[in-house]
Amino acid sequence: MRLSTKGRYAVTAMLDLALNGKNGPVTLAEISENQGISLSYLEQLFAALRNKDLVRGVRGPGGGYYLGKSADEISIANIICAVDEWVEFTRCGGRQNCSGGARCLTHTLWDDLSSEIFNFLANISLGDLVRRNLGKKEEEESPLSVVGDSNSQAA
Amino acid sequence: MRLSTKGRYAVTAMLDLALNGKNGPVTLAEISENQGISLSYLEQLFAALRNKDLVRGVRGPGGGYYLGKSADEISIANIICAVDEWVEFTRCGGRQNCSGGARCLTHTLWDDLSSEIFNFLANISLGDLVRRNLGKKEEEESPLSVVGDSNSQAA
DNA sequence: GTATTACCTAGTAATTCACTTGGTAATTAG
DNA sequence: CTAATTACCAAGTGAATTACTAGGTAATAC
Repeated sequence: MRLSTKGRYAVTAMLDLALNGKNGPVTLAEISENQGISLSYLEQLFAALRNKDLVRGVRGPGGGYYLGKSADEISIANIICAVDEWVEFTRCGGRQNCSGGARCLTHTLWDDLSSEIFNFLANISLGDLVRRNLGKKEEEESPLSVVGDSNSQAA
Repeated sequence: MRLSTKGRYAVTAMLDLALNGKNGPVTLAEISENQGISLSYLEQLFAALRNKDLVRGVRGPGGGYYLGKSADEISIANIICAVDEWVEFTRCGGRQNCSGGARCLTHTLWDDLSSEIFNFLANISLGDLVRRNLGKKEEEESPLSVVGDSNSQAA
């Protein structure tokens, strides 16, 4: 597993899309403005996200991006793997050169941990994140503010 | 949260230490040999680990490293934070320049997710990892064989 | 004293990060 | 049809990070 600032940018952008894309596509220019990420970097990230069918682009005026599936079907692990390329952690290169003992054991331990982290992130969806936070907001403060309504919560 | 190959090296080395350090200190030369990590890179990692009291060095012949506390008191998050410096993810720089709406909301969402990942890793100790794997080994195969083949999951 | 170990500093090639520049292709509005 | 708008694409870049090498010093055991 790999979790870098690049993954954070991708998750942040996807969150923005999930929040603002409910009625119509969202342009990268908007996300760039909202989140303070350069447009061209977003283009690169979204190329990767598109390859994994996590987003769908529409060209021309009025175009932009939709989520490729429902927010509940997109896990955080999906997003991070799409942009971070999931470098397969050495795992002894097929057990050939692995000196038999301590090395392979720690590799196994690491692999186990690694898949636990992956499963953890695979069980959190974009939809979860959004709902969880909106719920919290409504508990903590007045339900009217900022996000309760159907349309643009960009404020 | 940040989870890079550097963190993996650190966790791997700490696992090696936990496994082999039960009777006497372990030298970095041994870990370097066992895990295929360069000696000098290990020195750098262990400098960071030592700063956080996760390991304790003993100089001179017969010296090496001990765990700084019991394996149960050392979490994976501790290790990763020690070497990866935990870059506090922008979080709007105190909410000044954060344009009030969507940006701050996604930052909050990310921060929540980030602390969830942290808590997850904070709840796994070195001791957990070792015990879990040894237990599994004993179930799956004969307790004698040091390290076998078996599982290759993790994707 | 000498060997062994931790401990420290500086440098480095390769890679990654986040971005800039400068395009092309599809679609809509006029 | 033309012009504007958007996605899409490719190449390059400075800065940072990675994993390592080289060359030390300091403490300790024998």
